[in-house]
This record gives sequence, C-alpha cells and structure tokens, in this order.
Amino acid sequence: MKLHNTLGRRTEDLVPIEAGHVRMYTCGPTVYNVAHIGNLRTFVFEDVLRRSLLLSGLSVTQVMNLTDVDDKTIRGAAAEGLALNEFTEKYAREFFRDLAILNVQPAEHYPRATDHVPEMIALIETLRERGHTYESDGSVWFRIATFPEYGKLSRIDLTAMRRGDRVADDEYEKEDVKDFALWKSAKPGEPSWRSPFGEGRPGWHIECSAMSMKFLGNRFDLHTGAVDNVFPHHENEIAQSEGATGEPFVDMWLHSEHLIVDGEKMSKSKGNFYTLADVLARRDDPGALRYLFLSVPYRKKLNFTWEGLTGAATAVDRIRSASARLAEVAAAGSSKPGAFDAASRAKTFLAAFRGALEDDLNTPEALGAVFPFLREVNSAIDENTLDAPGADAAGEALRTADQVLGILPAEREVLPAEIEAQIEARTDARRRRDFAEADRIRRDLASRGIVLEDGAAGTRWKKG
RNA sequence: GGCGACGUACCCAAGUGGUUAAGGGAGAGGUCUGCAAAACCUUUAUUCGGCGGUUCGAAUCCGCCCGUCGCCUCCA
Repeated sequence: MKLHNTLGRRTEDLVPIEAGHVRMYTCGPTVYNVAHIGNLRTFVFEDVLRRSLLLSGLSVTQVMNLTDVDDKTIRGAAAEGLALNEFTEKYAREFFRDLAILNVQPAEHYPRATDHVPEMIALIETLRERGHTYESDGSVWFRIATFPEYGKLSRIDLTAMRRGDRVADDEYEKEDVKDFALWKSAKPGEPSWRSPFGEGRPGWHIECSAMSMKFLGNRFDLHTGAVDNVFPHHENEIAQSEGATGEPFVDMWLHSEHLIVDGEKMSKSKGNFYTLADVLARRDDPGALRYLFLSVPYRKKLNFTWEGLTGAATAVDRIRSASARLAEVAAAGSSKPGAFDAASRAKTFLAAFRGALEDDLNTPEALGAVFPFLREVNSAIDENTLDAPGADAAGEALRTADQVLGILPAEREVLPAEIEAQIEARTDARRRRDFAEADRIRRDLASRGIVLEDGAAGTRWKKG
C-alpha cells in the first residue's frame, strides 16, 4: 500500500510499525452543528482508507475524536441555553447517524475531549517539565521557539510571520504570534476544569495529542484530516507530542482536499451550503453521494454539482443491477458449462481494483476497472454463456470490491406481500396480453418507488 | 508578499517518457422488448490551457506565459 505522506510530500510505502497492524488516528468533528457534505467527504475518505487497508489484509485500530469543548461548542450551547454536554450530545448523535447512512464503518474508539481532560493536563505537565511552556494570566502556552522542527509538516516559514494587528487584539497574552494555547484560563460562565495551572479548559490541539497517544501509543502509523488541518492543528500536534515524548509521533500524515460546490467554496451566505439531509431530499440514495466522493481522488478538490450527483446515481444503479442479475443467474443453478470464464475474469478485475487502491487510494481508477468487468459479465448473461458457478464467482468479486465501495445493499430486501401480489397480477395480465392493465400496475408501482423490469427470466424490481 | 495545487472530450475523470489517450455521466443511432426499462452494440479528443525547449520519442520532464484555486487567521 502506497500513500502520499504530507510529511515529506512524497508517496511512499506504508510499513506498519507493528507488522500487519495499522494504527490510525482520524481527526473527527467538532460537535457544534450538523456536518456539511464537505465534512462528510473527509469522513468517507477516511472510511475508504480504513476499508482499503482491511482489503489489503491488514488489521486496523482506528481512533476518531469528538471535540466537545471549544469556543464554538461553548458559544453554541450558550446560544441555545443548553448545558454543554446536552448541546454536544445532540450533534454527536447527528454525526453518527450521518456516518451510518453513508455506510461508514465504525472506528474502534470515539473518545470525547471532555472525558480526557486529566490526560491532557498530564501531557501539559510533561511539556512544562521539559521546558516547552510558559504561563500568563492562568493560561499555558507552547513556546514554539523550543521546538526547532516546528514547521516540518506544513513547511511554513516562521521568519515570514510577523506580529500582526490581530495579535494585539487577542484576549490572551502570548510572547510570539505562533505560540498556541495548551490551556486556557477560565472565563466567567464557561465550563472549566481544575488543574495545576488553575481553573480552565484545554486548548484544541492538545486533545488530539493526548487522546491519540492514549489509544495508539507515543508513535503510530497514520494520522489523517482535511487539508486545512495541516496548519496549524497538525503542526501543533507534532510539536506537543514530540516535545513531550522526545520520540517521532506519526509516520504518515494524510490529508484530503476540500469539496467545493459549483466551483465555489461552500458557504451559508452563498446558499450553496449542503448537509446530508439536503442531498437526500433531492436524491434519496446515500450510495450516490458515496460514489460521487469516490469518483475523485481524495487529494483533488471535488466540485459538487447536482448533475454530478445524478450521474453518480446512474452509475451506482448499474453496479447494483449487475449484482442483482448475477445473483439471479447464480441462484438459477444452471450447471451447463458456460463459455465465459467468469472466474478468471473476476480475478483480473479484482487485481486491477486492488492495485488501484494500493496506489494511494486511486478510487477513480478502481471504479474504472469495475465497468468493463460488468459489461463483459452482462454480455455473457445476455448470450447465455455464463453458468451458475461463474455467476457466483463474478458476484463474489463484486461483493469483495464493495467491501471498499460500500454501495451494494446489505441483503436483498423483501417487498411487502401486497406489492408482490401486484407484480403477480401484472405477470398474469401480461400472459393474457392485457397490456393496458399491466401498464396500469407498472405505473402505479412506479409512483410508489418500485420500478419493474421485464426480462427473459421474469420480472425484476428495484427502487427508483 | 511567502508557500502550494491544478488546467485531459459537453460534464466528471484515469493516465506522470514509448502499443489505437482508461472508465463513468450526458447526447445520437441501433439490437432486444407488446410497450417500457434494463442489458448489449456503434458513435462523440490525430489530441491533453498556450508558446518554446530537452529527447529517437512528451499529456507525461524543463522554462516562460495565460487561467482557476487553496493555505499563511476559526474552518473538513
């Protein structure tokens, strides 16, 4: 598995610290509002990473944090007159619901910042002992001058930074513009915790250092997020973690690019700010959005358009239809030896599919391997040269690919008996050549979201 | 100002030195079908933003130019 490491800006082989096992930390949400589709792109990227690692035969321990105390959550809770934890729980539930809808596999751990304040305090104390901090007005700051490697991830040039006007207006006192808060002194009416440095709350960056090292050890394999995390968040995490342990923190840093809408940055004022619910209201198929995400490499900007979503939905339907068709052929149990060597074709397909993913998660190329395979399989079915074992092998390959794609239905849905009866009645009508009645039933079911397709083997239905 | 990314058909997009430039969507024509849908077949880039250069050979490497965008400040 080759991955592009932001640290060094090179694509390199993943060599797990512990053979066969990958430990990864994926920066999670700040639970202060409903996720937008840009956030979701990042979470789907991390899901594809996880699933690709698993497909490659590696085991994975994934940690995703929930930031449930920071300026935004405190402000939001105050605005809604809720206790901080009531406020954040609401959005945490929304977050997990979105992930489930998008068929994102759960991580092993979802630590919340407020459950790990003692760990953060301990880490700050270590940094203090090692001379990386200073305090003023009850706040604790990381002194960047004590960490010479600062900037190695983002390649930021500190000498170019100047003390600007913004800093003069800052409510806190710090020595240098780039120094950042490890601990913020309590303000009236805000949640706070007791600490050796006084009442206060943790800074944002320290939570990820403390929680990642708690669950994954001082050094682990992968750390991911979206590009905007490179600076300052991840740069600061490195400074804190390596400053505290004196060891390398993370081997490979992966960052996904942003999603834009109609060529522009998503923003509420432009009216192009979409949540999952907005997308599903327009196209009730989470798989379509997932597919759309996968059709662009994670390191390229993704331009979301409704036209693109519609196209993705069509493509997803093709894959699902082919899968359903294969299941039918496999179930029909024809043992007549087929001329089409599905088993060997399935093998070459999967090799190409896997190869693409192992090349820095090249999902567009992986998808490019799917369709020629489907076309050949469909042709073989049309020409009656695919036998049941072959259909089984092809279907199995498709399900293997779907371990990463995540767009096939978990199992065949069963229709309500009443609808089944309608389909039966229509088959009868067609036998009687009462096409008016047959078309009436088909239209009726279509209006209820059930699309019928007549084939040689009978009538098949799908949701439309 | 500093750092960086990108520009391949109507749209999305793979391809980063060498067969006819993947694949998907959309459009057009056709086969099949009671009709439809699905599926399949055919079709849509002598060309990869522009101009130079390196090379036997470049979409792929180098330079310049044009254009789009990001980060440097909370932001996935």
